[in-house]
Amino acid sequence: MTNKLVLVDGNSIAYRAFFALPLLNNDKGVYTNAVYGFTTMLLKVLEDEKPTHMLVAFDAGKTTFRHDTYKEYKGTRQKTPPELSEQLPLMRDLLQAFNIAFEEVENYEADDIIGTLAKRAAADGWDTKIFTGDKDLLQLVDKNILVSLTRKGITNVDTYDLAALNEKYGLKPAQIIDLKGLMGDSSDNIPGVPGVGEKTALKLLAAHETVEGVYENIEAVSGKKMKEKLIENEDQAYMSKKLATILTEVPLKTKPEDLPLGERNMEQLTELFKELGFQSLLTRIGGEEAEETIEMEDLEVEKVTELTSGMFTEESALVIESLEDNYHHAEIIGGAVANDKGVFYLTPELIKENSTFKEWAKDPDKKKIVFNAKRAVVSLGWQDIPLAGAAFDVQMASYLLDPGASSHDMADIAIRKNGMQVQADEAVYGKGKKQQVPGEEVLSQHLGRKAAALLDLKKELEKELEENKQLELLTELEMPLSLILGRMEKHGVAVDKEELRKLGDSLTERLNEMEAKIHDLAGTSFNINSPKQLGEILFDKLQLPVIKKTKTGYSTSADVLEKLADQHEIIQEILLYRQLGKLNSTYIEGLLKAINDKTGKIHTMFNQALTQTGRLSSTEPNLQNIPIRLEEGRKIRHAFVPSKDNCLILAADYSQIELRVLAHISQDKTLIEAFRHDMDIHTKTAMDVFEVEKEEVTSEMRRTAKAVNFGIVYGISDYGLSQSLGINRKQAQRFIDKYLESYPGVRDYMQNSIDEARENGYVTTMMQRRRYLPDMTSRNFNLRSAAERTAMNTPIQGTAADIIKKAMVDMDEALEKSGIDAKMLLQVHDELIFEVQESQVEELSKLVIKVMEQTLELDVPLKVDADYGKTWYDAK
DNA sequence: TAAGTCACGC
DNA sequence: GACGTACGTGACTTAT
Repeated sequence: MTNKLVLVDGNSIAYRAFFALPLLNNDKGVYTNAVYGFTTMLLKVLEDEKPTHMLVAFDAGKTTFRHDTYKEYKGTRQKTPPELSEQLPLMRDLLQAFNIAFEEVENYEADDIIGTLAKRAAADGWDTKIFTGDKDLLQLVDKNILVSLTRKGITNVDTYDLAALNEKYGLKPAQIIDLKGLMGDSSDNIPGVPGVGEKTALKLLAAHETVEGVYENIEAVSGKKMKEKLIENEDQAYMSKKLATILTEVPLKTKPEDLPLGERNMEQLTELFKELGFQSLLTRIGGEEAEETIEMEDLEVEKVTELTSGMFTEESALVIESLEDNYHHAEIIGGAVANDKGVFYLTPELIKENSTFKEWAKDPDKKKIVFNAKRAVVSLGWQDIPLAGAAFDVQMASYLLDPGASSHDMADIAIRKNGMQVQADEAVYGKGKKQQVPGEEVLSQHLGRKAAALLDLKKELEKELEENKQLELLTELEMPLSLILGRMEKHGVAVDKEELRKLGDSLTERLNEMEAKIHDLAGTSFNINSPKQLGEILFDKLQLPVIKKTKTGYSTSADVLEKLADQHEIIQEILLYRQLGKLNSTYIEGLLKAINDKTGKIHTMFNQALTQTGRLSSTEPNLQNIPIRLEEGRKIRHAFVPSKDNCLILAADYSQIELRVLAHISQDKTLIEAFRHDMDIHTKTAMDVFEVEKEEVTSEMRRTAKAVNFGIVYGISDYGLSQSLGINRKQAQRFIDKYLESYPGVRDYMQNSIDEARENGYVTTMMQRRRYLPDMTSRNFNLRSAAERTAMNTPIQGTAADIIKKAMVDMDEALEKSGIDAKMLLQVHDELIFEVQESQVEELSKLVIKVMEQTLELDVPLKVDADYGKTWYDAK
């Protein structure tokens, strides 16, 4: 077997990791982001490459032999941030524990060590692979030397061999130094020839091979200016080339065969990982299975067979356990109650049949502390066991305190909040196919612990909510809403199966015809749904121009295909095929599969503790993304029908709720006036941005204004806006600037949001929903910019979410009082869907509009449109 | 089983 | 000058 040597440019990777990752630190305040990134990269390399030999090279001191040639070498480079330099020793500790060799040599850079060893290994016929973030190293590429450059993040790399290098730059490895000689390198302060950039340099090298070649043929260089520049800077070009040249003859004692990859020192490694707080990596390196299960002493859990009312006090924690994700058909495997009388395990039989338990469960005055109230209520509901008095939902509390927390699992919350420790469900039940119910001993212990932990956590989380002024958000909004959502889910939405099948049949027929036509146009049969195969057909076989690549190959996304539409007849067909295929598989087949056998209806699950903005999400199936934009898809809505005879579907939606919220929060005079006069907001924006009168607004202007408003509402970047409008980034930025000039109140609001986020670390909505933005202080421009846009956007989107949630709570009560025979079925972010007796539809319509519009008073009116019909399609 | 790509909604 | 760009869910393919 050939030996395989992996060489890593330690400093380069550390830099990359440091800037790519947020500034993490461990519990002792030591920064760990660079070490973390470096470690994940090492693990990936070890796993993917399985090297026999390995070395990580580091730069030594400040000066190297290159400084003898050019004092200013690396002169412009900023001092290594102390947050990074303090991590470098940790990386050495880590390498020691991994038993991977590392080396630094006075006067030389890591590059030179790598170059020397790579050449030596190659001479012995070894395979070598180099990992770095520095393109300079490409000069080392050879028959058996590959160079992997980090792409995005740290674990993603592009690997170059001779062919790849030629494809990308049209250069041989040795020409990389000529390239640098001509174009220079600002990061190393290598001057090159002023006025020559990558494009020019590549052109020159294509014609004349090397720097020397360029000067030998200097008369052949076109352009007077260019020729002058070259002649003027000849010495500098040669010097730059020399600076960029990696030395492959460093006087090293180390030979490749001295670098065998040793055995990991697991003890050292786990200790180090623990110290650094790399929990996730601990599991990844294995050997720590036993340690992963938290050491816990046994908790006293009573396995009761008879229940007495004395076991149930005024306030108890209640756990109702089921394994299936989908609680609409989940089997209850057990439960537990914890209070000052003790901790009691409940068998499924007790839960379902014991009258003492059921009496207590349905008594709203007996307060229950629960984890995911909706799940407990609905899964019990399907067994006809009413549950009331769910007063405090620990999961919801955790979500409201920090929606961005890494997870809202019981075990994780318990760790975060220092409550009684609980095993992870996955550790107890297993996952995937291996999931199973454990014996009663284990189960009662696990559930008992959960219940006991709930008591702990409630106290802690309630205190934190109080401090954040978020207790009302929990008790008055989210908790009542969770019960309403639970009822909506359990009630379900009726669908017309025949209608779905009919739509499906016609789609299938069309898809078959289209498939044949596409194969015919392509001249061969292939899987249209495979981006890989499709890419090969379009870009290799049909030779269409490549617009964009993904990391696995050609991009075939809709925006790419649209650009190719006039090049080949096949493109339109593919786009339509995709669209119809999506309808068929996701919506027709997906919805048919989601129909509940017993009820014949669809029961979605709203996740109320997931999104970062406070919106709901919907799963199994997702009923918040039923097509509407294109008529073909909109037809799906024909299948959503009332569940009783003589009923209608009514849909009520907020008009421009986010922009109205923006007007209110920002107090922008123009925007407020516009909404008070109920103007068409996109036309108004067009008037302001293009500085024209209403009559002069063209449909194109309105379309642009609409996209700008869309961008403001969703917090997209200049890039995002440029993509949606098909313009360049500069133009997009101009629109944004013009918008902010027109609405100075909005501009101030945006700035204030950013300031607030930077100061507090979080932003809030009108109802005290929070979102933490740790990246506000990131040195990484992208992360920071994204955080800034989020700071501007989340109060708007989040407040809109608050408002509709409150409207749902109000509406539930209003419906109850009104005596109207109607049911709330769905919420789709800014709209509510009902089914209602035909005779009462007008009454409901008036009520819904009133309740939704008046749920919260802003400085601009909230506007609601309502419509109804025999199906969801007709309620438009 | 996980990752990547694509497409639907607001 | 590069970076990689609103929030979600689900279907499908492909590699492991």
